[in-house]
Amino acid sequence: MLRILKPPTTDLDELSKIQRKVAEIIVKRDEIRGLNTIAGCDISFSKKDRAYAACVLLKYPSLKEIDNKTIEVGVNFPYIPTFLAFRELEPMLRVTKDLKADIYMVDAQGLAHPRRAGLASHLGVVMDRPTLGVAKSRLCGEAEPPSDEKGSYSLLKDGREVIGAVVRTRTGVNPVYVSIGHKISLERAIEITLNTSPKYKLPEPIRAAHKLATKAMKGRS
DNA sequence: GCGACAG
DNA sequence: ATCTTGTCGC
Repeated sequence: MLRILKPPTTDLDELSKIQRKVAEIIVKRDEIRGLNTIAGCDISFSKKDRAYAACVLLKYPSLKEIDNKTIEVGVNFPYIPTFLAFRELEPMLRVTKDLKADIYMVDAQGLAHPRRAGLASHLGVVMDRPTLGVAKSRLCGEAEPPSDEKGSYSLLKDGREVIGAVVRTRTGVNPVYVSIGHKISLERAIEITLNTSPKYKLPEPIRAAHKLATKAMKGRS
């Protein structure tokens, strides 16, 4: 599994095989052991492949911040749609490692990926911890638009397979794309997404991590 | 061949 | 993701 961190190649066919292995390991059942804390992870990029990864630990369901961490890292792998994990997984693991949460929310897809192995799932499998993905836009799959009211959602499907949900976290605002990462059910992922979005489109864990990553980037450039 | 395409 | 000011709307 360390091959995910240090890919033996940059050949996309080989990396696809690694992702298929990750997909085989994903646990779609809810294995959360008491949900009292939730962490949000995000990364901001400045020039020259210099990145700032941030992780914020929040209490659940109060969403009060407990702790956070940011790191500066060099990134070599480029952004290639469907291969995001090979660019962002390592920084995310490093910033996430010291913050112990009952579940980690990632600003990316999880199961809702062509090979069923988005960044959120990679993180969960490598850490062997529950994760879910909440993305701002669609990577693959199709879904009916959910109704306008906050709380409504529709299933995201690839053919007949359900790979995630399109969730309205705020009335009248574009929905987010929710999918399981690891050791969680889609129903629970949707519930957590809604419970952590009291005011804005994006869930608080992701908003907090995004703000922190951006702040770290501006502060050191 | 053409369009789509997380961050 | 990042580059960037004002502006429309609740």
